[in-house]
Amino acid sequence: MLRLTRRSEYGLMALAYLASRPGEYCSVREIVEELKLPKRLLAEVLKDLSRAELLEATRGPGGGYRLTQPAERLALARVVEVLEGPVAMTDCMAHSCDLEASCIIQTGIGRVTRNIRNVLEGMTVAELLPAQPETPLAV
Amino acid sequence: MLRLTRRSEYGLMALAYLASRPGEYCSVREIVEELKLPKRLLAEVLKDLSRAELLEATRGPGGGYRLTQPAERLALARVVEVLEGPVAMTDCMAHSCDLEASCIIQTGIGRVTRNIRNVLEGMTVAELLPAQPETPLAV
DNA sequence: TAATTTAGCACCCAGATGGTGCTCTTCCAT
DNA sequence: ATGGAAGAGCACCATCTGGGTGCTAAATTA
Repeated sequence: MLRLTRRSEYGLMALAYLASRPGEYCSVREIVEELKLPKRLLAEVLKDLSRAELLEATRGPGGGYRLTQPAERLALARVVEVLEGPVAMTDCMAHSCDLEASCIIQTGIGRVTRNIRNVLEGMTVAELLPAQPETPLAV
Repeated sequence: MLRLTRRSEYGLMALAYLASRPGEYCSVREIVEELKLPKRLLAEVLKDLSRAELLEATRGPGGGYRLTQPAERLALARVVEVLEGPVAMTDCMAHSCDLEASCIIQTGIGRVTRNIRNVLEGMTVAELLPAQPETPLAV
């Protein structure tokens, strides 16, 4: 429906939060309380992000998640791909099409898809945070 | 899931088809046979498009649908809006948000949404068709 | 060893989406 | 005027995905 799933939405929120505390390990509990999101679900999402190595996790007291790389280098496209698969306007663009022959808009949709993907690749998690010039003095 | 619905997909295909026969009334049956799409569903979609006045319909023998305006002036965004509601990355962007307070990526998502919308507003149905320089000599 | 925190698995529910059947109405052509 | 063609409306169903939860295991630190 041309919408991000909640997984992506929550994931982006959490990543943005983590971006605002560079270096620190933040527990799911903390993030959830801060952002008011459903705990189990966010946990699920963070796990996926960590499996994809966008985050790293530490267990035990004082543990939690943190970014594996500066938010300025983390493209939104990457996040969405991890959380909901390839960025594409239609399934045929993501995998393959059984209508190829009769599909007259194949190339056109291809172009749209590419443009959308560019938008998502051109923006980073760092840019999600409200005005905050280049992270003045952080890690 | 950041995908067009099939309704949009089929709708765009049909519009592109109609764009390739400017002026002519094409019946649902004809379109369906040509593009190999599910009849009832496509009919449903075309009805919606005609209700939104992107198409005009004529009944009876020789009837069918045709574009109400040149395809060069019909933005993809318009079609998607008719078929699946406002173009927005999240529901909060389309309507309103109950997390506003704790949502730290509001402005950021707003920017993404605007960019995506621009992509869809910048492309027309005419551009969906494969290379075809400005419709040489048609209506 | 106890407490904290992530990881893995299995499951449920609701709503959106894709798809179909049937009947009614409109309208053209003869 | 009349019959057939074609769109419109309505009601319905099946399936899939997505949101959300519970419980237990494994890891880590104090």
